[in-house]
Amino acid sequence: MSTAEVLATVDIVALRLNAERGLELLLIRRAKAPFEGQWALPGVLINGRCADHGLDDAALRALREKARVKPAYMEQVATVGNAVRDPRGWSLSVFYLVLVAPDIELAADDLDFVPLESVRSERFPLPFDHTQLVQQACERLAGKSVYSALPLHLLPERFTVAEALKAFEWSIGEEIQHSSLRGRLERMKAAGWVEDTGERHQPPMGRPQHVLRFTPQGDGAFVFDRSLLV
Amino acid sequence: MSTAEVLATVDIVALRLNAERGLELLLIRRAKAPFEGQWALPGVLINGRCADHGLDDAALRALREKARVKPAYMEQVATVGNAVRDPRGWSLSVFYLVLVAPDIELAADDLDFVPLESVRSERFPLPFDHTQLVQQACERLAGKSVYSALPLHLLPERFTVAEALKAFEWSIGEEIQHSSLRGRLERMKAAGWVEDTGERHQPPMGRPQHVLRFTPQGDGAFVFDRSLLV
DNA sequence: ATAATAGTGTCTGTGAGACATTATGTA
DNA sequence: TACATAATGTCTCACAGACACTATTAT
Repeated sequence: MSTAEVLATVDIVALRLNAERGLELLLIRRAKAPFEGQWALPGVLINGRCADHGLDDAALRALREKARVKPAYMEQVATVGNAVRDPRGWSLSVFYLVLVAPDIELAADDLDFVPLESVRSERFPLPFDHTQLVQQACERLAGKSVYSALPLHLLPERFTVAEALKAFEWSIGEEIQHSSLRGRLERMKAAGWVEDTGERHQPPMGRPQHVLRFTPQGDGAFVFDRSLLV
Repeated sequence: MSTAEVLATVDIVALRLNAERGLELLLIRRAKAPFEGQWALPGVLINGRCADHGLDDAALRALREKARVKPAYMEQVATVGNAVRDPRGWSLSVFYLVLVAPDIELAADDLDFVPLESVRSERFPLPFDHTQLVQQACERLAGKSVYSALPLHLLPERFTVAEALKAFEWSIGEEIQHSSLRGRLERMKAAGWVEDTGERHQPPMGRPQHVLRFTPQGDGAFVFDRSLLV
């Protein structure tokens, strides 16, 4: 026993939807070594001296104290650990996928959203193995988006079908049939997850859009029994 | 920095299929405090002094050195961490779901397979929060079994449809239509995951059964595009 | 022959894919 | 008017559910 301990962190892969540019990743400028001054995933150390009641609490603390954003959805993705990912030695990271609403304000200039694609393509390199964590989190999002309504958590409470379509397509990385999405939204209406507000929104051109409201019933996403894009 | 460390383990939820009694859970009698002498999940401590290249390696080490069984399938489920799960203080467990073939030999008398139901119903209590870990691992198995061929990893390489049916039903916890399973096996044949050996197996009564061979193509389970039991 | 079990076939319903058609706004 | 976009409808196909029916063995 005695010193059989290891350095552990909780790291956050927080994504936001930008209607034109696609998904964006929240980064924070590191205040301390290692990699001081570089942009990296927000995260916190976990150890007995913090008041976290559990890992989800630690993730919420990271969101509150570091990222300073409110999560619309949060899910533990996985844990990685090895001797080389942190220069300080054997370390371990429990990382979370977090979706935030598109209209959030960033509270400080050590925080920024960058295009997700620039990170995934490694044009924007991240320290540690953070690029891989982002990759895994995105795979989780894409995987779940074909059989659940997870991308709706990227939208404001009131949304249009066109916005939902974009959320799904950016999450999955492929175009999908709008009629399939409409069918799914109809089934969500029947289950009380989505309702038609009756309002209309007028785009620059064309027929006005119905404005829907998304009301998640409990944690987790609405699950369908089939997959898109088979 | 300095002592910002935490106690971390990798724990294994290893399941085996017993044709009559259903799923069984592998337990080990703890050699050291805390809970010395009690039956618990096999696991190992992780820290910089062990030669693990990563968490999956640590899990394989736990299987090799503690459980002494060969995994047919292995998957990280999640990580739990809090101040109360271990009497030594704030601790963290990365736990894995492992499926092993039914013809396993146990190498020592500090190892045993117990009925999974007795653990899930808490008639067989486990130390730490191991009962909850088992619960979560089983939910993962059940969840994936409705849209993948995961339960086939509980079978020997050569198997019959009747055996596969039992593997699915025990994994999911409900009866399923054998004709649905046959359809899925046909599609796996087309994909090269299953082949008909041409052999027959004669049950005590009735028509002889076709003997199939399961040949996983890479890690992970074969995935279908629909769910059973909708 | 009878029982038991394996394997096949039939019918229905759901929902995704693809695409045509209609509806309703702006310029 | 033309054009753009939203919303609806139609047709096909794949596959799960349910269950009937046929096939092949032991007793």
